[in-house]
Amino acid sequence: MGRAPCCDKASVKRGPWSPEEDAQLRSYVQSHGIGGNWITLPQRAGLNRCGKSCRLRWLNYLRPDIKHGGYTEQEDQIICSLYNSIGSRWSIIASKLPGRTDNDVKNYWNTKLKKKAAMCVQPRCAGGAFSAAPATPPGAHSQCTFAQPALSPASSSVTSSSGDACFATTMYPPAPQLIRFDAPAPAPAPVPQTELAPVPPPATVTAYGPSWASATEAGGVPLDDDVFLTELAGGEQLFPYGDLFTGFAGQPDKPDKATFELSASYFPNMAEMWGTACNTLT
DNA sequence: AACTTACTCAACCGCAGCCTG
DNA sequence: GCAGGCTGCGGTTGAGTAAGT
Repeated sequence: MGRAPCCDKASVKRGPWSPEEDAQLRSYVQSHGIGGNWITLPQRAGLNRCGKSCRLRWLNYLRPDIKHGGYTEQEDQIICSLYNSIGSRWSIIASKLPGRTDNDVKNYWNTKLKKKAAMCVQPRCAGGAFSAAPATPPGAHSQCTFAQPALSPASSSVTSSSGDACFATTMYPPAPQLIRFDAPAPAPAPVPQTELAPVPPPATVTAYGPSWASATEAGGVPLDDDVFLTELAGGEQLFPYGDLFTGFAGQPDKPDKATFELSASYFPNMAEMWGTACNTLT
Protein backbone atom coordinates (compact mmCIF):
# COMPACT_ATOMS: atom_id res chain seq x y z
CA MET A 1 0.00 0.00 0.00
CA GLY A 2 1.68 3.16 -1.16
CA ARG A 3 1.37 6.46 0.50
CA ALA A 4 -1.03 9.06 -0.73
CA PRO A 5 0.47 11.54 -3.17
CA CYS A 6 1.06 15.02 -1.78
CA CYS A 7 -1.23 16.49 -4.42
CA ASP A 8 -3.30 15.57 -7.41
CA LYS A 9 -0.70 15.73 -10.12
CA ALA A 10 -3.33 15.75 -12.83
CA SER A 11 -4.94 18.92 -11.58
CA VAL A 12 -1.97 21.06 -10.61
CA LYS A 13 0.25 22.96 -12.98
CA ARG A 14 3.73 21.60 -13.50
CA GLY A 15 6.84 22.73 -15.30
CA PRO A 16 8.48 26.14 -15.41
CA TRP A 17 7.10 28.93 -13.26
CA SER A 18 5.76 32.05 -14.89
CA PRO A 19 6.74 35.51 -13.61
CA GLU A 20 3.15 35.95 -12.39
CA GLU A 21 3.33 32.78 -10.32
CA ASP A 22 6.70 33.84 -8.92
CA ALA A 23 5.27 37.21 -7.92
CA GLN A 24 2.24 35.55 -6.35
CA LEU A 25 4.30 33.14 -4.30
CA ARG A 26 6.84 35.75 -3.28
CA SER A 27 4.16 38.17 -2.26
CA TYR A 28 2.29 35.60 -0.23
CA VAL A 29 5.33 34.23 1.61
CA GLN A 30 6.69 37.67 2.36
CA SER A 31 3.43 38.90 3.80
CA HIS A 32 2.09 35.74 5.45
CA GLY A 33 5.10 33.47 5.85
CA ILE A 34 4.96 29.81 5.04
CA GLY A 35 2.33 29.24 7.66
CA GLY A 36 3.86 26.00 8.81
CA ASN A 37 2.50 23.92 5.99
CA TRP A 38 3.68 23.82 2.41
CA ILE A 39 0.95 21.42 1.35
CA THR A 40 -1.81 23.93 1.97
CA LEU A 41 0.20 26.98 0.98
CA PRO A 42 -0.64 26.92 -2.75
CA GLN A 43 -4.33 26.89 -1.92
CA ARG A 44 -3.94 29.77 0.51
CA ALA A 45 -1.80 31.70 -1.96
CA GLY A 46 -4.16 31.03 -4.83
CA LEU A 47 -1.61 29.03 -6.79
CA ASN A 48 -2.46 25.97 -8.82
CA ARG A 49 0.77 24.26 -7.85
CA CYS A 50 1.90 21.35 -5.74
CA GLY A 51 3.12 22.36 -2.29
CA LYS A 52 6.41 20.67 -2.88
CA SER A 53 6.84 22.63 -6.06
CA CYS A 54 6.14 25.88 -4.18
CA ARG A 55 8.63 24.98 -1.50
CA LEU A 56 11.32 24.18 -4.05
CA ARG A 57 10.66 27.33 -6.01
CA TRP A 58 10.88 29.48 -2.90
CA LEU A 59 13.94 27.81 -1.42
CA ASN A 60 15.94 27.54 -4.62
CA TYR A 61 14.96 30.63 -6.50
CA LEU A 62 12.72 33.20 -4.87
CA ARG A 63 14.29 33.60 -1.44
CA PRO A 64 15.69 37.12 -1.22
CA ASP A 65 19.18 36.07 -0.15
CA ILE A 66 19.85 33.68 -3.01
CA LYS A 67 23.02 34.06 -5.05
CA HIS A 68 23.14 32.61 -8.55
CA GLY A 69 26.25 31.70 -10.51
CA GLY A 70 29.59 33.37 -10.12
CA TYR A 71 31.26 30.91 -7.82
CA THR A 72 34.55 32.10 -6.40
CA GLU A 73 37.71 30.07 -6.12
CA GLN A 74 37.20 29.99 -2.36
CA GLU A 75 33.75 28.55 -2.82
CA ASP A 76 35.18 25.95 -5.20
CA GLN A 77 37.69 24.96 -2.58
CA ILE A 78 35.08 24.70 0.12
CA ILE A 79 32.77 22.61 -2.00
CA CYS A 80 35.51 20.23 -3.07
CA SER A 81 37.01 19.92 0.38
CA LEU A 82 33.67 19.31 2.02
CA TYR A 83 32.60 16.96 -0.73
CA ASN A 84 35.74 14.99 -0.17
CA SER A 85 35.09 14.89 3.54
CA ILE A 86 31.38 14.22 3.73
CA GLY A 87 30.30 13.22 0.25
CA SER A 88 27.20 14.49 -1.46
CA ARG A 89 25.55 16.10 1.53
CA TRP A 90 24.65 19.14 -0.45
CA SER A 91 22.50 20.75 2.19
CA ILE A 92 25.39 20.74 4.66
CA ILE A 93 27.82 22.00 2.05
CA ALA A 94 25.39 24.70 0.97
CA SER A 95 24.87 25.76 4.57
CA LYS A 96 28.52 26.79 4.64
CA LEU A 97 28.12 28.95 1.56
CA PRO A 98 25.86 31.89 2.35
CA GLY A 99 23.34 32.52 -0.38
CA ARG A 100 23.84 29.18 -2.06
CA THR A 101 21.24 26.43 -2.17
CA ASP A 102 21.81 22.72 -2.08
CA ASN A 103 20.36 22.41 -5.57
CA ASP A 104 22.65 25.11 -6.86
CA VAL A 105 25.74 23.57 -5.29
CA LYS A 106 24.74 20.15 -6.54
CA ASN A 107 24.28 21.42 -10.09
CA TYR A 108 27.52 23.33 -9.95
CA TRP A 109 29.39 20.28 -8.80
CA ASN A 110 27.84 17.96 -11.36
CA THR A 111 28.29 20.28 -14.32
CA LYS A 112 31.53 22.08 -13.61
CA LEU A 113 33.55 21.21 -10.57
CA LYS A 114 33.48 17.47 -11.11
CA LYS A 115 34.93 17.87 -14.59
CA LYS A 116 37.39 20.45 -13.41
CA ALA A 117 38.59 18.07 -10.76
CA ALA A 118 38.67 15.09 -13.11
CA MET A 119 40.91 16.88 -15.58
CA CYS A 120 43.94 16.50 -13.37
CA VAL A 121 43.33 12.91 -12.36
CA GLN A 122 44.72 9.81 -13.99
CA PRO A 123 44.25 6.85 -11.67
CA ARG A 124 41.40 6.74 -9.28
CA CYS A 125 42.01 5.56 -5.82
CA ALA A 126 42.07 1.79 -5.98
CA GLY A 127 38.50 0.64 -5.90
CA GLY A 128 37.49 4.06 -4.79
CA ALA A 129 38.83 3.21 -1.40
CA PHE A 130 41.44 4.70 0.78
CA SER A 131 44.82 3.15 0.23
CA ALA A 132 47.89 3.38 2.36
CA ALA A 133 49.94 6.05 0.71
CA PRO A 134 53.30 5.14 -0.69
CA ALA A 135 55.59 8.10 -1.02
CA THR A 136 53.93 9.78 -3.95
CA PRO A 137 56.02 12.33 -5.76
CA PRO A 138 54.77 15.88 -5.52
CA GLY A 139 52.41 16.68 -8.29
CA ALA A 140 48.91 16.58 -9.52
CA HIS A 141 48.04 13.20 -8.12
CA SER A 142 49.90 13.16 -4.88
CA GLN A 143 46.86 13.79 -2.74
CA CYS A 144 44.71 11.04 -4.10
CA THR A 145 45.86 8.53 -1.58
CA PHE A 146 46.10 10.87 1.32
CA ALA A 147 42.76 11.38 2.89
CA GLN A 148 40.17 9.69 0.78
CA PRO A 149 37.76 8.26 3.32
CA ALA A 150 37.22 4.56 3.02
CA LEU A 151 33.53 4.47 2.65
CA SER A 152 31.85 1.64 4.34
CA PRO A 153 29.45 -0.26 2.10
CA ALA A 154 26.86 0.35 4.77
CA SER A 155 27.23 4.10 4.33
CA SER A 156 24.88 4.26 1.44
CA SER A 157 24.63 8.01 1.44
CA VAL A 158 28.22 8.44 0.43
CA THR A 159 29.26 5.22 -1.21
CA SER A 160 28.26 6.21 -4.68
CA SER A 161 30.37 9.31 -4.57
CA SER A 162 33.67 7.76 -3.66
CA GLY A 163 35.21 8.20 -7.06
CA ASP A 164 34.23 11.82 -7.30
CA ALA A 165 35.50 12.36 -3.83
CA CYS A 166 38.82 11.09 -5.06
CA PHE A 167 38.77 13.67 -7.83
CA ALA A 168 37.92 16.36 -5.37
CA THR A 169 40.72 15.27 -3.13
CA THR A 170 43.13 15.70 -5.97
CA MET A 171 41.96 19.20 -6.75
CA TYR A 172 41.33 20.41 -3.27
CA PRO A 173 42.64 17.97 -0.72
CA PRO A 174 40.95 18.14 2.65
CA ALA A 175 43.54 20.36 4.20
CA PRO A 176 46.62 18.39 3.09
CA GLN A 177 49.00 17.55 5.89
CA LEU A 178 46.39 18.99 8.17
CA ILE A 179 44.45 16.11 9.53
CA ARG A 180 45.09 12.63 10.70
CA PHE A 181 42.43 10.59 12.34
CA ASP A 182 43.12 8.55 15.39
CA ALA A 183 40.59 5.82 15.20
CA PRO A 184 38.49 5.87 18.35
CA ALA A 185 38.12 2.11 18.38
CA PRO A 186 38.76 -0.88 16.15
CA ALA A 187 36.20 -1.12 13.43
CA PRO A 188 33.31 -3.24 14.67
CA ALA A 189 32.03 -6.15 12.70
CA PRO A 190 29.68 -4.98 9.97
CA VAL A 191 26.21 -4.49 11.28
CA PRO A 192 23.01 -3.59 9.51
CA GLN A 193 22.57 0.14 9.13
CA THR A 194 19.55 0.09 11.37
CA GLU A 195 21.61 -1.20 14.27
CA LEU A 196 24.07 1.66 14.19
CA ALA A 197 23.75 4.13 17.00
CA PRO A 198 21.77 7.12 15.76
CA VAL A 199 24.43 9.49 16.97
CA PRO A 200 27.85 7.90 17.20
CA PRO A 201 30.20 9.11 19.89
CA PRO A 202 32.57 11.86 18.90
CA ALA A 203 35.73 10.72 17.20
CA THR A 204 39.06 11.99 18.36
CA VAL A 205 40.77 13.83 15.58
CA THR A 206 44.41 14.75 15.63
CA ALA A 207 45.06 17.71 13.42
CA TYR A 208 48.27 19.01 11.97
CA GLY A 209 48.93 22.34 10.44
CA PRO A 210 49.86 25.94 10.94
CA SER A 211 46.78 26.92 12.87
CA TRP A 212 46.95 24.02 15.20
CA ALA A 213 50.67 24.35 15.70
CA SER A 214 50.41 28.02 16.47
CA ALA A 215 47.47 27.36 18.71
CA THR A 216 49.36 24.88 20.82
CA GLU A 217 52.41 27.06 20.91
CA ALA A 218 50.23 29.81 22.21
CA GLY A 219 49.14 27.56 25.01
CA GLY A 220 45.99 26.06 23.68
CA VAL A 221 43.89 28.65 21.96
CA PRO A 222 40.39 27.28 21.49
CA LEU A 223 39.68 26.36 17.92
CA ASP A 224 36.41 25.92 16.19
CA ASP A 225 35.25 25.10 12.72
CA ASP A 226 35.80 28.65 11.59
CA VAL A 227 39.49 28.01 11.98
CA PHE A 228 39.28 24.56 10.50
CA LEU A 229 37.32 25.65 7.48
CA THR A 230 39.39 28.75 7.11
CA GLU A 231 42.32 26.42 6.61
CA LEU A 232 40.36 24.67 3.89
CA ALA A 233 39.45 27.95 2.31
CA GLY A 234 43.01 29.09 2.16
CA GLY A 235 42.71 31.71 4.81
CA GLU A 236 39.43 33.31 3.90
CA GLN A 237 36.93 33.90 6.67
CA LEU A 238 33.77 32.69 5.07
CA PHE A 239 31.97 30.83 7.77
CA PRO A 240 29.35 32.51 9.83
CA TYR A 241 28.54 29.42 11.79
CA GLY A 242 30.77 27.89 14.36
CA ASP A 243 30.17 24.59 16.02
CA LEU A 244 31.53 21.95 13.77
CA PHE A 245 34.36 20.95 16.04
CA THR A 246 34.44 21.17 19.75
CA GLY A 247 36.60 20.04 22.59
CA PHE A 248 39.97 21.39 21.58
CA ALA A 249 42.86 20.23 23.67
CA GLY A 250 46.53 20.82 23.05
CA GLN A 251 49.06 18.02 23.37
CA PRO A 252 52.07 19.29 25.33
CA ASP A 253 54.35 16.52 24.13
CA LYS A 254 53.39 17.03 20.48
CA PRO A 255 53.56 20.75 19.80
CA ASP A 256 52.49 20.38 16.21
CA LYS A 257 49.27 18.60 17.09
CA ALA A 258 46.01 19.30 18.71
CA THR A 259 43.16 16.99 19.46
CA PHE A 260 39.58 17.64 18.63
CA GLU A 261 36.32 16.03 19.24
CA LEU A 262 34.37 15.77 16.07
CA SER A 263 30.81 16.79 16.45
CA ALA A 264 28.94 13.68 15.47
CA SER A 265 25.71 15.59 15.42
CA TYR A 266 26.95 17.58 12.48
CA PHE A 267 28.12 14.69 10.34
CA PRO A 268 26.54 11.59 11.82
CA ASN A 269 28.68 9.06 10.01
CA MET A 270 31.81 11.08 9.60
CA ALA A 271 33.43 9.49 12.60
CA GLU A 272 32.63 6.11 11.14
CA MET A 273 34.03 7.09 7.76
CA TRP A 274 37.22 8.57 9.08
CA GLY A 275 37.69 5.94 11.71
CA THR A 276 37.57 3.36 8.96
CA ALA A 277 40.00 5.37 6.91
CA CYS A 278 42.45 5.45 9.76
CA ASN A 279 42.10 1.76 10.38
CA THR A 280 42.95 1.19 6.77
CA LEU A 281 46.07 3.23 7.21
CA THR A 282 47.38 1.42 10.22
C1' DA B 1 21.89 29.22 -42.41
C1' DA B 2 20.76 24.77 -40.81
C1' DC B 3 21.65 21.08 -38.12
C1' DT B 4 23.81 18.54 -34.34
C1' DT B 5 25.94 18.15 -30.03
C1' DA B 6 27.07 19.68 -25.48
C1' DC B 7 25.92 22.14 -21.59
C1' DT B 8 23.18 24.36 -17.91
C1' DC B 9 19.95 24.51 -14.45
C1' DA B 10 15.12 24.52 -12.90
C1' DA B 11 12.04 21.21 -11.69
C1' DC B 12 10.45 16.64 -10.60
C1' DC B 13 10.64 12.15 -8.22
C1' DG B 14 10.93 9.08 -4.57
C1' DC B 15 12.75 7.95 -0.24
C1' DA B 16 13.96 8.58 4.72
C1' DG B 17 13.27 10.67 8.91
C1' DC B 18 10.66 13.41 12.00
C1' DC B 19 6.42 14.78 14.09
C1' DT B 20 1.86 14.26 15.73
C1' DG B 21 -2.41 12.19 17.04
C1' DG C 1 3.93 1.73 19.91
C1' DC C 2 2.01 2.63 15.55
C1' DA C 3 0.30 4.78 11.40
C1' DG C 4 -0.17 8.60 8.58
C1' DG C 5 1.25 13.17 7.11
C1' DC C 6 4.79 16.50 6.17
C1' DT C 7 9.38 18.11 5.28
C1' DG C 8 13.95 17.80 3.67
C1' DC C 9 17.18 15.70 0.91
C1' DG C 10 19.76 13.71 -3.00
C1' DG C 11 19.39 11.75 -7.58
C1' DT C 12 17.65 12.36 -12.03
C1' DT C 13 15.34 14.41 -15.97
C1' DG C 14 14.39 17.39 -19.69
C1' DA C 15 13.65 21.98 -21.82
C1' DG C 16 16.16 25.77 -23.26
C1' DT C 17 20.42 27.65 -24.88
C1' DA C 18 25.13 27.95 -26.58
C1' DA C 19 28.76 26.21 -29.23
C1' DG C 20 30.51 23.61 -32.91
C1' DT C 21 30.37 21.71 -37.64
